[in-house]
Amino acid sequence: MSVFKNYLLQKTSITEDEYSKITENLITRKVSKGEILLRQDKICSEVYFVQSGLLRSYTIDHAGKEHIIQFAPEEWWIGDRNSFYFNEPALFFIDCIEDSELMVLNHPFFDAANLIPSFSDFNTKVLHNHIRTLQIRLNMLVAATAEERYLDFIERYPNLTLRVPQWMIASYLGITPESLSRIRKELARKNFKPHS
Amino acid sequence: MSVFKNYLLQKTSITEDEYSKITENLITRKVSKGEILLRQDKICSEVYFVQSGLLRSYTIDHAGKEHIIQFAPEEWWIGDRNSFYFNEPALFFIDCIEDSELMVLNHPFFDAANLIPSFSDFNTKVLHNHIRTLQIRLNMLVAATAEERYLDFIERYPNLTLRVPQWMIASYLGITPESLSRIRKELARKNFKPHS
DNA sequence: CGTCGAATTGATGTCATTCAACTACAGTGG
DNA sequence: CCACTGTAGTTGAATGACATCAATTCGACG
Repeated sequence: MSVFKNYLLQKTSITEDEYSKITENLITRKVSKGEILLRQDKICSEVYFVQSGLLRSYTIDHAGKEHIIQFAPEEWWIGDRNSFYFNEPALFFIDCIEDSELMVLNHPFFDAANLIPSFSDFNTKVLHNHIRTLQIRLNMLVAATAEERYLDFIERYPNLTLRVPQWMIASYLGITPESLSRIRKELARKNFKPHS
Repeated sequence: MSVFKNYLLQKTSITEDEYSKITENLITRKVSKGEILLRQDKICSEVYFVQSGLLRSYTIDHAGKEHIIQFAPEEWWIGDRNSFYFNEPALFFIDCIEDSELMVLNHPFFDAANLIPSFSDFNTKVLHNHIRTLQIRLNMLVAATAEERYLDFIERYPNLTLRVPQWMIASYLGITPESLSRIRKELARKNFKPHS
């Protein structure tokens, strides 16, 4: 049974029959490290559910610097919902940090699936979850120092702390790799132990 | 006709009959400048549609400093969607910048209204709009300088620039009032003219 | 082993903050 | 009508947090 099927049956009241019906044209895609799935300013025509591996979304500013928006490990959704829904230029890139297997969800899928109330309700829940994630991230960025954001990150995503290179964490936190290195050094000096 | 009714009839395919049915128990609320409508850590049990006036949402950090998240003038929605939907503690405060008149939307309203497909579809659109707003804000915060964020603000919300005190704009931009004052001075020196 | 990117460290620079003083102005009460 | 008060905004000087640049060191992998 696919990770996606297992996920849906567990999280929603969708039946096996309904699942078969809405997913009959669904495809999975294997992508390898470094592969780009969406480019800024292009239309996002697919939303991905990560079955295994790790993806990220990021913007590139006018100075050419990357700023990581989100990480998407197993059982996470990733895609530019804005671009997908409104057919507008994407606000960020999506690429692949580890070799991954994705469930590829396109408009025909959502059109069919949303006819099933239990899926439609679940999708609304996913959207609210997304709003929460963005809101929390926003709050952290405006109200917390770099050190606080780092501590929040390793608490909120302990598994990512191990899988993601430090310079990407720095990019996610909105600081340079050098600054993150110094913050970690300072935390070590203060006798801080992660995961204890 | 209320601003809300006008707005819905214009933006959706809801009929007059449907409108009457779903809004029969709906109330408007007049609130005055300074009134607090939602407190951080409380459950948000109402979403507001602003018929007239101006609201804001903001967090208070551990140092006691305010950080404005959003402004909501006429025909905008405001509320902690996360708290409302998941019954979780609110991530921010909401209060009143100008005397305002609000349409107060609670759970019974949404439960009834979402039975009408054209409303439910519209609500999904509103959620996507909210996601877009948050995403753009996030991108600006991580990828743009204070000056760029200010220029973006006055372009994106020209009417707010006039109605909102400067220290609130600074708070929205994530800087101090002093810094914004200096940025404006510098822009004036560079012969920058707003709204020209 | 040699190479290349990641991470650390040091020296220095920059942008925004902080704190404080001062101006401008609106609202209040004598 | 004028002092009194409080808030917004501006300006200056000192400070602080993080960035930048450059030089090593570390570690994975061919």
